[in-house]
Amino acid sequence: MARLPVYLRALHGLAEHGTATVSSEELAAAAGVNSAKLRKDLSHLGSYGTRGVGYEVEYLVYQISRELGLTQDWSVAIIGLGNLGRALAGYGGFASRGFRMAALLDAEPGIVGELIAGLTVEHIDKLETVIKDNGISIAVLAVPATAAQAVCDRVVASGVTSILNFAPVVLSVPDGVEVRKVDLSIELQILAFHEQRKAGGPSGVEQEYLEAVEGQ
Amino acid sequence: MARLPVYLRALHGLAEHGTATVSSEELAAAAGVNSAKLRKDLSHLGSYGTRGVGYEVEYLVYQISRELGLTQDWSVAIIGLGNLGRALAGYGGFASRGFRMAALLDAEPGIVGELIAGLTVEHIDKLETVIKDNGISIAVLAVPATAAQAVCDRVVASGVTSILNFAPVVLSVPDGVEVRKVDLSIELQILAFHEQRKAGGPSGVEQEYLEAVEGQ
DNA sequence: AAGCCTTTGTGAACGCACGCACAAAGTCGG
DNA sequence: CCGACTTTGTGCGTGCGTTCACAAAGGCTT
Ligand SMILES: NC(=O)c1ccc[n+]([C@@H]2O[C@H](COP(=O)([O-])OP(=O)(O)OC[C@H]3O[C@@H](n4cnc5c(N)ncnc54)[C@H](O)[C@@H]3O)[C@@H](O)[C@H]2O)c1
Ligand SMILES: NC(=O)c1ccc[n+]([C@@H]2O[C@H](COP(=O)([O-])OP(=O)(O)OC[C@H]3O[C@@H](n4cnc5c(N)ncnc54)[C@H](O)[C@@H]3O)[C@@H](O)[C@H]2O)c1
Repeated sequence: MARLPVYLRALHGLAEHGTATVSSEELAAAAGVNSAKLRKDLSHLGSYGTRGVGYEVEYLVYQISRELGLTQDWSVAIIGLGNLGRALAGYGGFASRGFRMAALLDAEPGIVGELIAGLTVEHIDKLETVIKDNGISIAVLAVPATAAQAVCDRVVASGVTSILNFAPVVLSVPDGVEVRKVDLSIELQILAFHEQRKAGGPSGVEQEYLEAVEGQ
Repeated sequence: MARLPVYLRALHGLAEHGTATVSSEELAAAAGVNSAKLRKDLSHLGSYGTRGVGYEVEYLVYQISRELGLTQDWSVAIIGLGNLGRALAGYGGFASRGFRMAALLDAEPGIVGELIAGLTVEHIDKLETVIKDNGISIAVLAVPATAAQAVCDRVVASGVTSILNFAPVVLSVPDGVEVRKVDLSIELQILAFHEQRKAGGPSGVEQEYLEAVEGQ
């Protein structure tokens, strides 16, 4: 379930605070969800709570980590070291959650060979070798939209089955390959939508369109 | 609806390709959704299709843009000009979708005054003034997790009702304020979860926990 | 002009996730 | 040792979003 990472984050916060045990009500508040939903989610991993007391923080952290596959480290490759790729490569928050930035790849001659966050940028031509040699299982795509599908195809052909895509395109992949996309423009557009709603919503449908067309 | 931006993106692609008219089947494929869902979504904006033909691309682009509030420009402030904030500030894809980066704010003396993407970074102390003077309606938070809630509170107090948050914390805001969050660690964790599933899933529950505890 | 063909718009069934509410279970104080 | 209190785990009703399937509608061909 997609909420487990949120619970995990909340639990880490509690653990640092020295809390040993937590009720579903408290944890739900920290994670921003309904307490019944939280309990139901946790019950799917087995029954780790004590009635009348709550959940033991440390044990729950371990159970969720195990469920998410965070008891092992994952090797990640970043492809495309432009604005975004660099920001990701330099971010320390991944390593602390068990994600090791294992390889950086780009096509631009001026970028290949550069040292970023302690790693040398490799040429995209070496994709297959780099993935195999470093045991990469997750690829992060931070390349332009026009290159994304082609790069994706190569990554998949190299055996990677998990992709995090930042390019604003719908990637098509074979069954068994998991793609998650982060599209910041879409996030802003959704905010704009709500912002407009508050301001009264769209009005004068036909008029506005005609005016807009005439204005060209 | 959160899918409209995806449709819009697909339509822009078709328009650039010179396509004048598109069927729900084609557009659904381009957007990666079911065609019945697409038609139902579009029917909520009114009936803009022609039976036997499909939808006129240009008209549909206008209708969706209007629904999303993209017929007007929105002014955005980026708060926190570290790794991520810089990447966002330097990204050209926002301006082309009607989002104007209107102000950059940071607390670090070394960063305030710096020129990034044609804008001078202002001090966070001027938050209220900057927001009012530039007509900011959307704030992007790219500050450390520890500072996020405090900055959020100030932003909300300044009248902003739409926030895009990159910090890995659950922000609490008053009713009427829209928060969208982007947490890249969570995306990776979800990928890891599926990756692990493919590899056979978690096994040996008690044993693993005991081993892990003993190993400390 | 008429019939055929394509495609929309939507009624209805289905499934799923959410949340209420409560019984079972366990703790803690006396 | 017992009773009261707390909190979990879950059965169940509800509401929403998705999908199928089809009738209505419009264009196109002959
Ligand atoms: N920067 C942002 O804040 C932001 C925001 C939203 C979306 N995005 C999206 O993220 C992606 C990257 O954005 P960016 O700003 O870093 O772009 P960028 O142009 O700065 O960087 C792209 C990098 O990809 C490399 N590249 C191009 N083709 C390649 C190929 N075939 N193989 C390997 N590498 C290749 C380029 O050399 C460049 O270094 C884009 O798709 C963009 O639309 C970025
Ligand atoms: N960089 C990434 O790829 C990445 C990935 C996932 C999540 N994040 C999250 O995004 C946020 C920013 O990440 P980053 O890598 O850019 O961090 P960073 O440390 O590079 O930048 C943070 C910036 O915020 C500024 N800042 C600190 N306190 C402030 C305050 N009170 N008011 C205004 N500005 C303040 C700092 O001066 C700094 O410039 C963090 O919460 C991080 O967890 C980043």
